[in-house]
Amino acid sequence: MPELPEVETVRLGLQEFLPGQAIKSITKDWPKSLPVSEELISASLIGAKVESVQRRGKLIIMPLSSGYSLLIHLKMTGQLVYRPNKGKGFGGGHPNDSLIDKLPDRSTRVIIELTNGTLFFNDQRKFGWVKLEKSEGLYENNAFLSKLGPEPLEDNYTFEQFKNAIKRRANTSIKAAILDQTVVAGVGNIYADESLFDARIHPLTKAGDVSTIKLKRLYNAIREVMSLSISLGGSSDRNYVDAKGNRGSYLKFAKVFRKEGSPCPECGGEIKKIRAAGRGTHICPRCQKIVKK
DNA sequence: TGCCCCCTGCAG
DNA sequence: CTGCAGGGGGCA
Repeated sequence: MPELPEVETVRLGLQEFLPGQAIKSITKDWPKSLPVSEELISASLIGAKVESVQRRGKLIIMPLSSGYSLLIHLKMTGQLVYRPNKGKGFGGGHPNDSLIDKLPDRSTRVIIELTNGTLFFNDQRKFGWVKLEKSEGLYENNAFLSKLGPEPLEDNYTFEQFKNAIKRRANTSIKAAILDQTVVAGVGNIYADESLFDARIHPLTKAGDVSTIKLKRLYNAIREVMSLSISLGGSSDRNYVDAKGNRGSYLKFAKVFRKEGSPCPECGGEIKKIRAAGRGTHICPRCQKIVKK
């Protein structure tokens, strides 16, 4: 799915348009994408105003005036695309009209009609979801949110926090450790591979065997790679688009992800694809070696 | 701490 | 046709 940089890009787009708008109607094209009862939808969703658009890890959170919050997880192929009504345009933005005008399409699962436009939740593989939960105590009560690790891009996120969380997962591979959302929130397969390459760590290295120096490089790399990606609108491997229907361009700058067979930008060796943490994993075998303590 | 699974679609 | 895909929950 969309990882932190993609979800943040979506959030930034929605934040421009949604706050202050009321929800007029909801259409479910695939019931499991919105596992919320009709009673709760009528009572706490219809007529409620969107107060803001937040993000925590890979989750979009929209507090509503009803005291409930919309939670949206895009998983692997989710999209949240906003189409303004006629005369309520994007202003200075550059919407991808060719995509937006075709909505809803065969991947549209939930349609949220708002005062000035329509929000489409598209999800080809149907893994994503839209949920509705009480805003009060949300971060403690929600099973997913309460377990999430720290936000890696927050100013107060320290190397000590990262190191201690990795220590808890000392027996897994370093890649599995950084993909674990309780260690750090928002890292997915693309940014795991890119960060591990930047830090010159082999993904199958046991987390507990990674030296403090290398861990520090990894901590920095995670932050740098994801910040860069946000500035480029995220990664569009296949499905991902932002709230205006536009693709991100980070993958043009990726060094190893989906680059198997290409030369390593560092040493010129051939980038290989292996399996780590159950995921396709991209490495430069010359730059990234498994070390043992 | 790995697997299977939730799905659809695309490349090989 | 088989295998694989930005995720993560549930199950040994």
